[in-house]
Amino acid sequence: MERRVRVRFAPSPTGALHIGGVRTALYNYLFARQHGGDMLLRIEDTDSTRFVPGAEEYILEALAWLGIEIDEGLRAKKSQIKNDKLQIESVGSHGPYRQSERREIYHTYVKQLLDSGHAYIAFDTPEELEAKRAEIPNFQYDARTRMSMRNSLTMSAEEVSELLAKGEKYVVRFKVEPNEDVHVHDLIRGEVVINSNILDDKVLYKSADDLPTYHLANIVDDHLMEVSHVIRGEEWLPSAPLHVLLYRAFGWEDTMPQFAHLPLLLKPDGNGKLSKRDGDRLGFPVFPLEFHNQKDGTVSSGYRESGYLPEAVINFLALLGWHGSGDKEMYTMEELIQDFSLDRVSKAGAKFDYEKGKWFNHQYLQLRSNEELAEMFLPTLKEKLAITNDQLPFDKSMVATVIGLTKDRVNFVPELWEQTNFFFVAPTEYDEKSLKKRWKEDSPKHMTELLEVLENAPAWDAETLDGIVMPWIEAKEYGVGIVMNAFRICLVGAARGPHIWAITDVLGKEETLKRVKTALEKIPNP
RNA sequence: GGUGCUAUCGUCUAGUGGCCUAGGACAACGGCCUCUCACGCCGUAAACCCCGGUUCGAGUCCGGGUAGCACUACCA
Repeated sequence: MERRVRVRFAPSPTGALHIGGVRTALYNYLFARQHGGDMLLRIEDTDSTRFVPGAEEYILEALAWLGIEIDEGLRAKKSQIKNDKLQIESVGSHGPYRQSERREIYHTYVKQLLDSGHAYIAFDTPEELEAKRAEIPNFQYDARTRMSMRNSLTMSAEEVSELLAKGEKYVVRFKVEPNEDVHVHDLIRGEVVINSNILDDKVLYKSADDLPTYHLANIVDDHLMEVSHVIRGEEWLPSAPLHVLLYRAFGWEDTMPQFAHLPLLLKPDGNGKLSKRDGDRLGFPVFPLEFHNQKDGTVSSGYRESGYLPEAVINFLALLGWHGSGDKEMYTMEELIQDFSLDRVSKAGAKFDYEKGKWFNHQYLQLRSNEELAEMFLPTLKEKLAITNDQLPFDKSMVATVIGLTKDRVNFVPELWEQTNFFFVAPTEYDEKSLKKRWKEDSPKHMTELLEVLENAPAWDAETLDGIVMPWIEAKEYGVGIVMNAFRICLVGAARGPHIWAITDVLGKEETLKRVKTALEKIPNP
């Protein structure tokens, strides 16, 4: 019988969600949707010392922004996403979905392992362990060494209960049987075999904070939550055999999830895992949303705030380590769900190709309507024009028009400002390079004459203006390039921008003439 | 150090023994378009890590090497 597909994304609330984590979440989501299964979100907060306030909200908001929907577990309340304070809701019958709220559950299973002899209690302090490691090179807490340590295997039952009664801090360790080849079937890599000798007696539970470690919690939760496939980063591959052993110790091997270990996202230059530092160093975000870390006071830039469209981020991320069945590169979420397949995921790590990310954003930007882009551009526009209230001195449709003329030359919404600023503010200075190349000796004369031609224009549409200016230039034998470029400099302040009649159209007659006059006064004769 | 994973243009990748004279995309470069800058379009350059083996035939399978990465915590 086919088992219902249930996958989980299980981040740790230790800071902003890394872009690699976003990709893991995406692949899980695509897999779940394709198979008509469930996408769960569980918070793995078993390390009380690394908890960062706001991280949980951040993760859920980021996924919501990207359109990665959660079916079960913790998620952002839909109606609340736009509000300042994000509301979290918990859905599903396998909760709670925060590991810190599942303590009693773990107690039961720790006890089960203890009773069945698969685990034991250890009293070695961190200091003692540290000393051991310093003393013995490559020290490992395992079958060879456990009998020389302070644990329930080496101490009498009385001694153990005495220490326990005294409230001595302890941990529960998994008792790994030596010299056994453990097979892990990975959906991406095939059969991986590791000998249990290299595994250590992993800490499963620590009494200090009454919490399990990742290894125990994730097995118990995945089992209880009926997870069918574990799709996670490659950094987990070395501990996968341990997880298999745990499923076996619990007697859950027949319902053990299938594993798929994803290749890592690598830094664009050099080698190694992509890190927060790389983003700072190379100037691109490695997080979906801007994050203000309340714990260390740092601020990390995000894709959203940098002007990225969620669909572009999704498409970009999807193709970093996965390839569709054809040469297609532009994928909607729906198409990704259709075409996704774990056996088309690459095995090798992928260097983070930020340039391609820009290209994707450019593509998706062109697909958005001018009105939509105008709305998104408003914050930048207000900031640049130093407008504090909602009184925009321009018509919104004018903003949309201007964007329509320039959007094909930008990758990001905020870049629109560099392309459109002269529509909103008359030039106060003139680009030197442009002047040198395009403002000739005769230019003042040309502009003065052009002024008169334009004054007398019977109408102000592109067709009319073109119809009178071009013949005039031809009759005077001035040269189209000479006149038009000088004219352009008057209006724009530089030799750039859209078609000149598109500019005059937006500016209007009065403003156009005014700008030419101003330029005539301000630009020194060459 | 140990264990594991991985290895095709600068980058992301296609390739599952003959369709490979190794395909696509980003970036680069050149041209076209044009009143400018862009966009766009067209084109150019650019790769099978090395050595063996299997086979009539290997980028593709096998072995060895090399390199990179990951893991090696009372972190996830």
